[in-house]
Amino acid sequence: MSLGKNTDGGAGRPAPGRVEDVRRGNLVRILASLAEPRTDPDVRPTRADLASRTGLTKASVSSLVAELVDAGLVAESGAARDGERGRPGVGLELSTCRGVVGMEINVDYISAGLLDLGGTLRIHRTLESGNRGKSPQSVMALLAGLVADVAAEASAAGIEILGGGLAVPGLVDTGSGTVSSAPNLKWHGVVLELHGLLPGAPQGTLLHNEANCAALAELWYGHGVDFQDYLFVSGEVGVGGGLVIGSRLFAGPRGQAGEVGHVVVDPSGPDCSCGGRGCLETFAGQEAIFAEAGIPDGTASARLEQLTALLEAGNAAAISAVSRAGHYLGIAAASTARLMDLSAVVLGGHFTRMGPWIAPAVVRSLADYAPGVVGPASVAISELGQSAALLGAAGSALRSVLAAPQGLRPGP
Amino acid sequence: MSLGKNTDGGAGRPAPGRVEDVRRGNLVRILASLAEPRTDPDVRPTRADLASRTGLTKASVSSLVAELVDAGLVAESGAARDGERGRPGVGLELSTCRGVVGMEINVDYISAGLLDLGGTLRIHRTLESGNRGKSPQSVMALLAGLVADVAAEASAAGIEILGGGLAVPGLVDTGSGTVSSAPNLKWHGVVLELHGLLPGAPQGTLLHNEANCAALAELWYGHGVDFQDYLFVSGEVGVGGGLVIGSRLFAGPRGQAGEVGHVVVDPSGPDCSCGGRGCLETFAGQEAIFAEAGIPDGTASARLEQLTALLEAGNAAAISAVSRAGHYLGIAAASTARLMDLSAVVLGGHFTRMGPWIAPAVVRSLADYAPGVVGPASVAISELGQSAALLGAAGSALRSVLAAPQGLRPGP
DNA sequence: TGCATATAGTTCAGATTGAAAACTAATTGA
DNA sequence: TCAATTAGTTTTCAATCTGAACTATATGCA
Repeated sequence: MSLGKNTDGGAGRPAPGRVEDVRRGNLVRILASLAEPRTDPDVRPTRADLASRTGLTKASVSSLVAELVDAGLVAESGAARDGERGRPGVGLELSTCRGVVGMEINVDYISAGLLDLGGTLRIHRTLESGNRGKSPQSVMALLAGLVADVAAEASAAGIEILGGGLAVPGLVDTGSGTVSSAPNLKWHGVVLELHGLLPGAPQGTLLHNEANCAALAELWYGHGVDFQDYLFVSGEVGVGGGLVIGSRLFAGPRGQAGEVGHVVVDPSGPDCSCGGRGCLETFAGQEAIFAEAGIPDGTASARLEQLTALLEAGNAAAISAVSRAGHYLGIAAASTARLMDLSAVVLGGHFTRMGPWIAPAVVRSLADYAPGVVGPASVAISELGQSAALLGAAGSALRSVLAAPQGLRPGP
Repeated sequence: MSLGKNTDGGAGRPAPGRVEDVRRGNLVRILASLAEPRTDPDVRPTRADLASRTGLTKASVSSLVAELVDAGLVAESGAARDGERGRPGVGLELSTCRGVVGMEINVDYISAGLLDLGGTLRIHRTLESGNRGKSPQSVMALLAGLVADVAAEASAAGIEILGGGLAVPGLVDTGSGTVSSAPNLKWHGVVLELHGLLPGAPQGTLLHNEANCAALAELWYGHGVDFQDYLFVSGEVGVGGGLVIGSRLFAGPRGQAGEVGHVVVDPSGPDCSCGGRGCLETFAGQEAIFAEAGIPDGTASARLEQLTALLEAGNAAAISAVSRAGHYLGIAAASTARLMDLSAVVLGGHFTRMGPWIAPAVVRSLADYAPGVVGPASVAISELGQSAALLGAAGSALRSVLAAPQGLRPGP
């Protein structure tokens, strides 16, 4: 799965044109089935399980699995004992000797991590770095170093890297690897040199929007078990967002959907940095909340600590500031829910720190402005920490590998 | 293509891949290729043309076309002369002896029409009928009569009916044929008896939302040539909407997306009939515009005539009322464009009558609230008349037949 | 008129693929 | 020890597309 522009929307027609295409489709089905979360992580599916799940015959599954094992994407993992009668099956799993790299460039730090095909985060490195206004070249050099460390460690662990994904806080064009606009980094129209990050990885590195990645991480590793359709709102310096519809990211025709921070919540509101007026970001962005709460200038993380402390101490100004942000957030969410037929909202980024104070305001506002559409139980706080975007970027690369297993030669 | 809920987004995991599926996919490709608009309507594609368009071999195309001709979906239409050397090919077209029925129930009228597979509207009947508050049974009985007339005429013309679509102004559940909520008809939770409308039609009748149908009609028969992604806003008694992304309808996870009439455009605005507050509909619905323009009570169409007359006479109150509606419409469109990465807006329904007065206000508002996102050239007025919803409902049924040609026995 | 050339469409052998059924393998339980 | 049961493999077969050879029908020039 790519995070790129989505244009198909539904009954797309990946219809096979040739007999050989059927096989690729079925290989992907097997991989998808193996990637599904297991109720008991110790019990792995057998060929017979896969046959009944996919509807293919045992004979076909045997042949398909043999090909995937040869390609190094799938591994047998000993007998899958079931205590029942009959010959025990052989457990199968996605290879833990292949993986993808997730990367993130944010305002205050960069990070990189390795996810194996089974979906386990095997390595995770973060480096504090004030990237605001720093040149893209220097930040990319730092990142390349961090990734090289991760790659070396992966190599030592016998894991081959197949591809990667990089999340940045801004509008991106995935196809060309361009950051069109990242106001918080002060990058505009920057073409990133993604090619050198993962030398030798057959699938290369794709560039993604940070909020979209976090929304996907939420889907795969967070509240995705509860909701198939939701608006993810990421509080960072600005307010980012991601739309998940039918357990898939809705990226829009040019890959720039989800900009909930620039939904107009009050037409007579203050001017916004985007050139518009009354955008959600002018009410729920960090600057707006800190100013309203009376928190003096400083680094973002220090100010956030102060805000949290004030909230916990029951400070009225802080609570009012956060409630106000929640109120407007609820308005934007109400509009989004009506427009896109969504039924849940997940709050992420710095909003997680304000969870107990902001969520009730969001719920109230939703009840006022879109009664009956998003109930209180459908406003959730993300439980993924700072690694959300990295997980999403890596997960996206992982699904991309599993959805297009062609061109992979046999490996370890 | 169905207008139902869209949830998969593309890489869905339908039925296991069998060798036979390849053929169905290729049959659909041939049909889709034949359904594409032709530059010169008199020049029909030949088998050789189809082979080069689809990438299939001539041999495969011959076999596939033979099957479609046997099924009565495709017809040969004489020699396709090209004046060039070589054996002339045989022109192919979608059969004009098969068709689908489009139907609409609206506040003031009902209508039904027949679209042949080639996309030509062959029959079109409208019946004035004040349906507001009338019982669903009696309206459906009227419609059934109108449809029977259309079916009789179709039969006389030798056209076999394969399926149909019914558009109603309200939230619907396509799967169960339920009108969940149609405030302007005063219908709520009504299950329509769709089965009896088209006896013998193999694909049956599907229920759709009127604004979504109009948005699709715009795509297939209107501004779809200019825009692949747009917000369609339909002014009726309320304000409906449809979202087209990548030349496909975005219907949302439960088929209820596009409710732009209930986007919040002013959090301190008036209460809305939906239970919310400050919705676009409270500023741009018919009642709001008529009240603001000082037009006395009366039938909707009479009041609309008065408004148009006042606008044409340069009446300040009328112009101001319409500008105000356009202002708020632009705000909702700005939010939608940012959220969903859209780049165009098409105005339909009664807004078409106000076109010259409302469009500039929408453009101004978009420039104020989402600068650089939707330019003046991307705000368009629909040129389809009252038949838009009917065309969309029929077109949807047509595409549904072409996308799932299985189960059709040979015909005339 | 006749023949070279060009294009359309058909026929047939060959390759790929999954389904179905028969078969082999490994385990439980009486 | 052996019947019952479940896992996985082998074999045969039908569906489908490709590619190449072939037939059909036109133009254009001598």
